[in-house]
Amino acid sequence: MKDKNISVAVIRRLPKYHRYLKEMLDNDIKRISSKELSKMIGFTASQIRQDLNNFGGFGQQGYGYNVEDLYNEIGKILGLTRQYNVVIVGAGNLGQALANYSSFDRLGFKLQAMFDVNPKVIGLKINNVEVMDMDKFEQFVDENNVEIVYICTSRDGAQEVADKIQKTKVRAIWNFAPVDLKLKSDIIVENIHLIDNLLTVSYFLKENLE
Amino acid sequence: MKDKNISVAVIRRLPKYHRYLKEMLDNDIKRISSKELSKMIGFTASQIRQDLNNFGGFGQQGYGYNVEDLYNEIGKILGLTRQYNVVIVGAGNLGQALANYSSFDRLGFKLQAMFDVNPKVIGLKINNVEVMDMDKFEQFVDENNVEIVYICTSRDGAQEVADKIQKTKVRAIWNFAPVDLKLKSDIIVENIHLIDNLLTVSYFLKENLE
DNA sequence: TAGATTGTTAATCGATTAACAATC
DNA sequence: TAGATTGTTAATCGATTAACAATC
Repeated sequence: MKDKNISVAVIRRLPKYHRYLKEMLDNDIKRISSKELSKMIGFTASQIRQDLNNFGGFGQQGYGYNVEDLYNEIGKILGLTRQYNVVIVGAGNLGQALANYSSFDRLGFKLQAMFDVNPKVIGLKINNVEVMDMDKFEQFVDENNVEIVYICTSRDGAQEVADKIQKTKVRAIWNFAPVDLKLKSDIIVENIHLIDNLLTVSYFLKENLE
Repeated sequence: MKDKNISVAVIRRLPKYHRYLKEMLDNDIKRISSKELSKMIGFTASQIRQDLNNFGGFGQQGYGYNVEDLYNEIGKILGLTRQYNVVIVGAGNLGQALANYSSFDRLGFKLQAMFDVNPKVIGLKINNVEVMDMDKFEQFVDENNVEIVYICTSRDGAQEVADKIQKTKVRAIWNFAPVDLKLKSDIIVENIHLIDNLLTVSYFLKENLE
């Protein structure tokens, strides 16, 4: 059932729909029209209907969309119907921050271990998860069916981690290091390039003044 | 000299150029053609030339681009010719992680203080920067010409911070809370919605299997 | 000069918006 | 039934790619 030709732009909007629908659900809103949703979320009503129709007719003419159903459907599309085993490489401040996010856990991203090369942090427990020696990385991820690795190392350490990952069954990387990883296999990579994002802030600040 | 109609898509590619040019500079590469750069960075040569020409003719026919010059020009465009005073609100794991990033400092983003409402962290020093009581936020940012605030609070605290910001001279927000801030004034907002990004990972993981 | 490569215009491609018939 | 709102096709808009004259 490979959804044919759904553009990345659409995919990247889905989590936002999911977030707003969750909020409505929490506020006991039962139904929503594309027009009302448009006002809240800031996409055009037309775009909303187009986006959702890529995946099926979730609405009903004259009525709109059932909030709970739509929330669940989008969750399914986003792959939230099962759990994912994850590990974090790099147990510095950022790695520890991610380890402590309960919302990831709640969505099904289950942290199994953390890894580092620094003897000072190896052995620590962060949010009940052990920091292990990087030597044990490859064996651990394969034995524990880890599918996603969050890379929270320095810029220079990241590619080494990526190289190790390529020898395992890990299928996706969430990369926080300010570098584009070179990968041969078809591993999924999502980058959070903080500096890139911060530089757009300074760009807009500068533009604002001129 | 308002650059007319530069699309956001172009702006968001600039930091990546900046990053790759820095790397070349560090490796003593003196010049680069759009064709060679294309191979490295993964944009088409045509797109690279189009992008750069939005801001001026930085290249030379038959030669290509001078790496150092181009790096400096893009730095200027991104507003890296001066310093920015910043504060962090929320001194939890993430706030502390950001406080410790030396690369932000190196680029000119100067951390002046951190703020929190939790008495347990108020008074701490993170990377030589004091965590202050949120009560002092408005006075501090205006007295210290703070232009950017990194919001690292919980989802629920973020809007309150945004409301306070609107009473100050702060001009930009870098928001890490999983919520879209409601702002009246023309404050610049860049969001790092971690969960949104993670959900695209699970989407692609799911797609990969089917 | 000949070769290389830019700057820039034109063509193509894809995404967003508008419009409206279908239908609840 | 009348009104509302979707699903979907067509029109528009904008971004990317191709092509090539200009020129170093």
